[in-house]
This record gives sequence, structure tokens and C-alpha cells, in this order.
Amino acid sequence: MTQQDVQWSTEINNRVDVRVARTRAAVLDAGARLLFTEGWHAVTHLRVAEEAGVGRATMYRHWPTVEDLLADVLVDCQEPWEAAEPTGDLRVDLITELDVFVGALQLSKLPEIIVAAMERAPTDPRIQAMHESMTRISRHPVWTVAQAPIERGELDPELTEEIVAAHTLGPILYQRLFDGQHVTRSDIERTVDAFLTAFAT
Amino acid sequence: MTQQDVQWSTEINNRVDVRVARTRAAVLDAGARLLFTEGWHAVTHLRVAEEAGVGRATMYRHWPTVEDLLADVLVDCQEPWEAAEPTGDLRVDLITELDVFVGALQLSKLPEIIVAAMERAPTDPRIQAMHESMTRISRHPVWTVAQAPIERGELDPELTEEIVAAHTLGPILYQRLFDGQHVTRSDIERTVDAFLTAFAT
DNA sequence: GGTTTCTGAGACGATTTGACTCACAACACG
DNA sequence: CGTGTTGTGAGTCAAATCGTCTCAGAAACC
Repeated sequence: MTQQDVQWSTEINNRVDVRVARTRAAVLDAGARLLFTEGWHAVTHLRVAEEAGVGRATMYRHWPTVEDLLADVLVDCQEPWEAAEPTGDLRVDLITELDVFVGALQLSKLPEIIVAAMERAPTDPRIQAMHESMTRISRHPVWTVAQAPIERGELDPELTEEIVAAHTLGPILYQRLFDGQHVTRSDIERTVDAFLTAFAT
Repeated sequence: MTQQDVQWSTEINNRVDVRVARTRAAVLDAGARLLFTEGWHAVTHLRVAEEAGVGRATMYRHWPTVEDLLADVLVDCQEPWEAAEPTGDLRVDLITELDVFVGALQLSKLPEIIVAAMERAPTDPRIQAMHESMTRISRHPVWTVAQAPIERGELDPELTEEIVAAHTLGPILYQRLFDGQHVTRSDIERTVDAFLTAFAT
């Protein structure tokens, strides 16, 4: 990187230059659009610059490498995970959470993001970190719901966050990734019931 | 494709030219190596040619596009799925099959292959077909084992191949893909027991 | 041993990649 | 509201890559 490290300091006095904000927004938006329509190999400086109506040089100023760009795009297009209100009924709450999960899988392009991140994760620590954070975020809701029943002894006390995730998110994700088909309400209920039957004490 | 379609007909009188075989073997081997070490974006004509010690022109002769190349690499590095001898004990047989599955996941770079295939599948019908065949192959063993008990009424008669796969391979694959950690014997047993508990009649 | 045919080296134009410059417009700040 | 600062776009540049093609030589086939 011969060019000066941070000439446009992004924020001065805690204030972001309007132009910078505009550029970033346009680019990240265009990047996400390309990622979802053409796959992650379409996310290059050139393509995104064209798509965003932004100069190519500007791209390189903000994101020196493709990894910088892709990492930002991935972070940006992660929709916030709205936590559902727990009713106290474990079965109902699990179904609700998995419903949200499936919604995210279907509406947003989470599978594409997951795959893109997984592909790059081995080589890029930033994306690896993002992948881990995504994993954590996705399993947090079901773990939160399951935690109390475990402590109360209604569920197998051996259960860990990883195991709960594997047996609730796992089957759902498998169906979405490999069968491609829509994950239906009854798929969710079957998964939850199987989990409860197997791990209820 | 201006160059004549098949000048080296690959086989003459059902016999493959030794040189062709050598080249193909070297290239597919190098391609797999690159795929597993640097990810699938490293599988380009140039890189593979260097890695395999083969002329670049030769690459283009055999595999005009990157998709041709990658598809062949993927097909080639799929190890044959040796079917285990069923004992008749459902639990034992399922554990055995999942053991084989986990072995394939750990030894071969199946996850990398899966991810690579998934990434390209939407754009390339050949890779999509390969992805589907891979899916079919992977779930065939567990389905075979589960089928008889279902017919005998020992397992939920509603069970389909997709559902069985989702609830056996799903959790295992999730752990491998997202936790990255080694899938242990007890993980397999837990998965099988959960499945049996949930779906035994 | 003669013929076929596969290979490697290299050349080629076209395209892509990063890096850089510079004039200009838009912002921030007094 | 004017002035100085700073991000931006257009465009240039060398280097690398892509896909194609030619050609001589080596090696396989018969």
C-alpha cells in the first residue's frame, strides 16, 4: 500500500463527511445487490463501481483489497436479528425462533452470505471473524430460549449451545441448503418436536 | 470455441492415449490440491497449469472454461462411498453410516467441495447436477438403513428420505461447518439417539 | 519405422488490476 | 457567506491475466 494509509480520516470530530457516507452507502448497497444476484465472484472493484455509479479510484481508496470490500458488504447486509418475546412455553418459543430463522434464510440471502463467508473464511481472518459472529448471532436466540428449561431440569442438563444449535438449526439449514425447497411450518414443528422428544427429561 | 471441437478424441477404439491420461491425472490432482488449500477461486487455468507442471494451452484444450475444469475436479475428488454391511440393528447401522459420513467429511475435503459446488450451482447446470448427485449419494446410506424399519412400523411411517437426512446428516454437518471442530463419536451417538427417540413408534 | 496426435513454448490482442495524478465540486468551519 | 480543506471522478499507466492461435518436437500408436 504505497498510498498514504488514511488520508480521508472517515470521521473528523466524530462527524462523518456526507460524501463519504454517500459513497459507502451506495457501494455497499451495490455490492450486496451483486452478491445476491450474481454470486460473490461478481463483487469486484470494477463491477461494484459501475453498479454504484462511483469512480473506480474511490473504491480503492476506501477498500484497498477485495477482502476489505467483501467483508464490509457482508457485515452491512446482515439484517439485525429481532429477538422474539418469549412466552415461557418452550415449544412455542422454539417454533417462533426457528420461524424467524427460516424467514431470514428465505427473505434475506443468508445462505449466499454463509457460503460466501465460508469460502473466504479459511484465507481471511476478517471474514472468518464475521463468520463466527454470524454463527453466534444465529444460535443465540434458540440458546436463550432453551437455557432456562435446562437449568430448571426440564431439558437434558448436558445440552450445550452448540448441541442445541446443531439439533434445531442443523436440520432446518440442511433442508434449505440441500433440498433447496421451502422450509414449511410443519418442517419447523417436526424439528422442534423431535428436539423436545429427544432431550426432554 | 473456434478451435476444432474435439481434435484429441480422448479415446480411440476405446483406448485412452497415455499422454492424455497423464495430463488429466496431473491436472485434476493439482486442481484438487489448490481447491483444498486456497479455496475454489484458486482453481484457474494458469494456477493449475503451474501447479501441475503442464502447459497453459494444454489446459484450455482439455477444459475450455473454468466450469469445465472445476466440474471435473469436483467429480474426480469425490471418493467412492463404500456401503457398510447392515447388521439389522438400526442404531448400530445408523451410527456406522454416520461414522462413514463423518470420516468422509474429515478426511476428504467434502465441506470445501460442498461449498464450492453450492456457490457455483446457481449459475452452472453441470455443477448443480453434481451437487444434487452428491446430495443423493450422501443420504442414500442412511435412507437405506432406515427404510426397512419404517416399513416394519418401527419408525414413523411419515418419514421421507429428506427428513431422515435432515435429522441425521443435518446436525452432523452443522457441527462440522459451523463449529469447525472435530465431530466426535459421542456427537454421532447423540444424533442417532435423538433421531431414534424422536421418530421411533 | 512411419504416421498420427498430443504437448510445451511462445506470441497476440483484449481485458482486468492496482496505483497514481489532477482538476473540480462539495463540504466544513469560522 | 466566503475560504480553505477534502473527497470524488476521469483518465493515464504498467503489470498481470485471459483466451486463442501457431508451430516444432516428442512421444504414443499401428
